[in-house]
Amino acid sequence: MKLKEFAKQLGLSPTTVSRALSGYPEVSEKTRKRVAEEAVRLGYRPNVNAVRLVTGRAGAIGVVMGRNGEFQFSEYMSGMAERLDSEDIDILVTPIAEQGGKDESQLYSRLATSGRVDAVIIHSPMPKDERIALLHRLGMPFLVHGRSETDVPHAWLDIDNEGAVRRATSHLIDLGHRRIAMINGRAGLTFSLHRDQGYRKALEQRGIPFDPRLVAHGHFTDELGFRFARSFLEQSPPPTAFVVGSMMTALGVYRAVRSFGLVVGRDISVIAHDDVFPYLTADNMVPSLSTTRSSLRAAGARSADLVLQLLSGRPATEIHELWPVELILRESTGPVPHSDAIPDKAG
Amino acid sequence: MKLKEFAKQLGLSPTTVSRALSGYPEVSEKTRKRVAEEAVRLGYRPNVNAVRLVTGRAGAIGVVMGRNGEFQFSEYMSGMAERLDSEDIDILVTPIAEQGGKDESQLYSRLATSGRVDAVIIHSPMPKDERIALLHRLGMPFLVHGRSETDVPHAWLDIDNEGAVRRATSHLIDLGHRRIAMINGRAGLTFSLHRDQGYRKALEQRGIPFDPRLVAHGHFTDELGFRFARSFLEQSPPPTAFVVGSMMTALGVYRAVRSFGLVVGRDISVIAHDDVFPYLTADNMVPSLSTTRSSLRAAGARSADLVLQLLSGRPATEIHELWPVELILRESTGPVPHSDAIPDKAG
DNA sequence: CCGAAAATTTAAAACGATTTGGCTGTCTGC
DNA sequence: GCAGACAGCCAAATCGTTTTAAATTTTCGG
Repeated sequence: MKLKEFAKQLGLSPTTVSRALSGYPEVSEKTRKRVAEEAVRLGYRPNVNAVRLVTGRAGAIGVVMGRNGEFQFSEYMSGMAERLDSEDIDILVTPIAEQGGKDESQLYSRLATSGRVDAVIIHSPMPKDERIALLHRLGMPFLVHGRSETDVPHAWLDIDNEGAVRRATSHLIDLGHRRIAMINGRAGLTFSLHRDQGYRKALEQRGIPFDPRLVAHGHFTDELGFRFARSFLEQSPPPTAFVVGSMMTALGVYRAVRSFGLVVGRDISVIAHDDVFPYLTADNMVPSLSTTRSSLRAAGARSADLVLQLLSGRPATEIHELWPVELILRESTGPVPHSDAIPDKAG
Repeated sequence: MKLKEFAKQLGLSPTTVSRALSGYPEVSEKTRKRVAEEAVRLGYRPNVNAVRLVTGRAGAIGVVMGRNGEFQFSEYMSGMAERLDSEDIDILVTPIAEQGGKDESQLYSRLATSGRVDAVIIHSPMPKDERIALLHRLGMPFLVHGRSETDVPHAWLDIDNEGAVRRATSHLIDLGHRRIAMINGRAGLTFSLHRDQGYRKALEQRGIPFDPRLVAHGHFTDELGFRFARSFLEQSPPPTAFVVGSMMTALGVYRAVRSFGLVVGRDISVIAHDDVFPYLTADNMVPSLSTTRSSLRAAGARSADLVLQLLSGRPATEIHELWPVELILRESTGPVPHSDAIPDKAG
């Protein structure tokens, strides 16, 4: 059913019908209501592509999926969908092809100039992220999920990674731990940096010297968690606590601790960051895992919301949101075992 | 840059330019080459939305993401992207909103009639899947990732779940196991059914009676793996081997086995199905996990390919692909411990 | 060289909506 | 009773392509 035909059946002009459906004020309330009802009854819905052509809008938000099919994406997108459900806006996923080899920024500029999306969401930004400059230059609206230090104005939504890790580390210090290892995300990413800073600040505040041998960076995989944890535990003296970047990594850490005949929560304390996935929960681990928690799904929903605001004209410079992170203590954290306790110089 | 302008610069008509770029035969090779080169040089690219309007194509394939933000989606979509990279086709993700409550089939019919996608991919089908009938009725091309028993003709790509589990179970029987537990996917889904069948056939072939108390169904989460495995191990006599539906579930099983003071690979054998994720690999588990393996990424790539064939006219009834599954033996499987060995009546 | 057939190229008509600018009739204030 | 404001509706232009049908040019056998 086309607009023309539908309008004729109503005895109205296409103009009036179009306006009625779009909620323009130039149409009487009575007419608007009638049009809306008939549209449902007769099943008229504007052709998306015609609308897109004439309005110049794409009706979609672009999301670029990282190189390794990162497992958290589904959760974030579910959140986006929650918010976008009522709007007439799609989520367009552009995964970076594994073998592609093509320059990543080329992918972004192609996406931006393709006219397929009205806005883009950037993930895992770096302090100096060229994607931000690129999209700004191209005039494509975008939201950064995370933060960057660039001068280019940009909208962002981030969680307080620095604060989260600072509190986690402080808590471990409160429990008497002095050698605390940290398994962080990939080096160079802003959130990894912030977490590093949180870790160092906590140590500093308590006068504990920073030991670079206790910090590792890498992808959030079970395997790296295992390897890093093992190599830390081989040091002498070994750390008595771990601050870990993800649930998947924590799995590897648990495994490594066990492989040394040690017990998590008694010999070794662990706090991990939890993005809240339905298929892997901190409460169910044995022992249950203390976490810094922030829902990725909620972030997705709010991201969609902020992008909509951006598209309706709110200036990017106004859109900055920093979410606090909960620290949830469970069984994986406990006081430092006595034999390992090192006198606290500051105490 | 618009077509009209671009054509003028070349001294050609819009028609010729359009045809040259679309590779129609009515244009001389010389002209085609010149047009292609100039298009790159001057940066001309057809407006997507205009093309979509006039051709009636959406230029996108729809994927509906399950209710729980299933973690495997990213991997599958990465595969799709690999294939779609060269084509001018997008991936449109429609996650089912958590709270939405709306009828799922309504979501599909909205997607199908929205004109936003040229084809849809259906995941986790059931033997009688109403989505299949629905899309067929609506005339929307679709590919089923998995299989269904419906009479409605449909294209599908599936892995040999039945054969995979049959071989896995047979292998465990060869090792002397007689009480073999099975943690399967959600009840009612075709792939779960096929796996059940594979399991029962393997038992049947060796004259081992089927015990329904050794089979469980549910989401592929770490938690359910743990709970099911524990409840199995509490039976007497307990099973000596597990066939497990996913890597995430296997994590829970390992945990449960340990919680009983038992050792995987010695006291309890485990074989799990592995969809091959970069962040959780069977080789790195301790002990390394024997798996039935099939790359979800490869399935994604092939799915995209098949959808393209579908769109270019190949009849859906011709498109049926059943992939074999590898059985890879690692350390998690071993002979049944002597004390538990039960005489094989068939032997 | 001619004329028909083949090879190129083109003008103009879609595709299905939104939106600009204009038109009609009713209401308001004086 | 009238000018002006205003509410409500409409005709036609527009978005940027593809494609149909027709026109032009080239090729080639006789």
